[in-house]
Amino acid sequence: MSRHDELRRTARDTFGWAELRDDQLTAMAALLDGHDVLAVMPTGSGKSAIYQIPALLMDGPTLVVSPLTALQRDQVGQIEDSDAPDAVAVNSAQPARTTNKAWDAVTRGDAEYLFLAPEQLAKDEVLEQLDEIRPSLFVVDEAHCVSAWGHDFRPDYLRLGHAIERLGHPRVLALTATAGGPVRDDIVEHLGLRDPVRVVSGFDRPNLHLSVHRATIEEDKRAALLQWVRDAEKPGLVYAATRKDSERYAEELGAAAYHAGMKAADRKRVHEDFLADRVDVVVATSAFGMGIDKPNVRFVVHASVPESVDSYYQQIGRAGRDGERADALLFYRPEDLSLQKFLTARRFDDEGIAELAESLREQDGPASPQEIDGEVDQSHRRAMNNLNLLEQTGLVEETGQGKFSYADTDPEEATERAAEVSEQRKKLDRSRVEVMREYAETSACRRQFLLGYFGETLDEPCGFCDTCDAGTAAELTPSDGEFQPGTSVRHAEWGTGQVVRREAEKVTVLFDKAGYRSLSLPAVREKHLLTEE
DNA sequence: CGGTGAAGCCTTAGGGCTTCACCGGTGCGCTAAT
Repeated sequence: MSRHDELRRTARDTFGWAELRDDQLTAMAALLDGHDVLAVMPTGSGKSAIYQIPALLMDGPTLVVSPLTALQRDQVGQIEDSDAPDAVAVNSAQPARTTNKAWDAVTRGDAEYLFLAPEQLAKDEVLEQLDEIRPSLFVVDEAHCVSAWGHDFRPDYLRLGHAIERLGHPRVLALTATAGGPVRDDIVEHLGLRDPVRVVSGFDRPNLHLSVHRATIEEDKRAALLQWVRDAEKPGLVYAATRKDSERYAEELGAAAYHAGMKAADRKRVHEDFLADRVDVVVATSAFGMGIDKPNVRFVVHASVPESVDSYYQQIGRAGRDGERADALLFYRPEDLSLQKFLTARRFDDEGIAELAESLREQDGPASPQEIDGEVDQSHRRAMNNLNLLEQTGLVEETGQGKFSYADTDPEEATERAAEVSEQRKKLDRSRVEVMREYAETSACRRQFLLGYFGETLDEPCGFCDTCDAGTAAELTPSDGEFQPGTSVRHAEWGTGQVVRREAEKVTVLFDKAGYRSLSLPAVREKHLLTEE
């Protein structure tokens, strides 16, 4: 039986899925052939099938790293509803007895799928358990979290690559719905994927109408948003930048607020009420969304810009999953960008780095992250962020066995080099906010903009966004073939990079070191700012 | 870092202006108190 037939049969017999799409089959077959895989495909396209099916055709259990315990619960439940072998989870939200039973089930081979959060893999005893179990497939679900959270909020995401090596590098599958170029590279680099097969399927959501409402005065923006939402067909979702704002808008709209400062029970209720159509509008911060797979969301409105096109695209992607028309509308004030710049600007912890470097130097031989964590007077998050930075300077070596040693360098020099790594990251983050500004301010086709950001080309303006409606999009389509997306270029100050976007009189380049930069073409031509490599 | 909004000022009541403190997101795991 051919590989594809085998996969199709398992899909049908075990999970009751009649069809598998070509991109799903490609990714699954690559795994069975022994490759690491990075799969970027839209939500609702059966992403989890990509590991659930091959898992059954491979010896050994499957480890699934998932960011939210609630998500883990859903996934375990979904597998239990099928004829597939059992799934279990290990996390702090459940009683120790349940966790013990879960380990036993996986060890005995009664459970095929084991779900856990990346933080679990920071624990030596968990790694020891996993060493015995020998998973054959290591899945990182919602893999954009590696890049979005690994650099500060949840540093254990950046450390998954070490766990993978420690387990003898089983086949790795990274899954996500949204990832632009740098995010994909981040995932591949930090998970240590080996020559991965990249399966990237269509980003276009042609039924989403894209538009931006620009305002100069805060009060005008609020009023326009409230009016628009009141008149709109429901259900819908409003994203606000702050908790306070989400509550205020919710109050004014008679809608439900949702943010991480609310009690767990209240959050759960809003989530469930929205899914069950008992609440027709939710005003949320970025906390809301993962695991929301609701077909009939008619709009996703942003009261304020998010911090990147990646986030924006992911959030609007929750609209119109049923294929019917839905609206993605951004209420934009340039002033709102500064909040995102603040939120993404992590400050460099020179004291913490120095303490960590010093402590590593004083260790007798290599130490595990858990041991290192215990040695310094820093929170887990802080210590791991600093260790991540130190590792990126190349001064910390992994010795195998999940231990780390510190090349004999002056802690002061280590701090300086870590500061450079941190600064470069900051530049990229800031430039990502700037790209969001460009999306909001462009008069060119918004869909061409979004798709271009994810490396897809749309030859003609889409005809289904506000700039197309207004007729400006067509005018900005370049009439020459210079600096096509994908072209490698060099800039005297910013070094090498790749063109990601081209408008009639403007070119945007993603520089390896300086992040995204937009240049005016007349200036580029006159001063010869860019040379093709 | 930079926007917001309350308080204070000026001047002679009603509002307009400046100043300045304050605040701004995302989850896990664990422990201690109840």
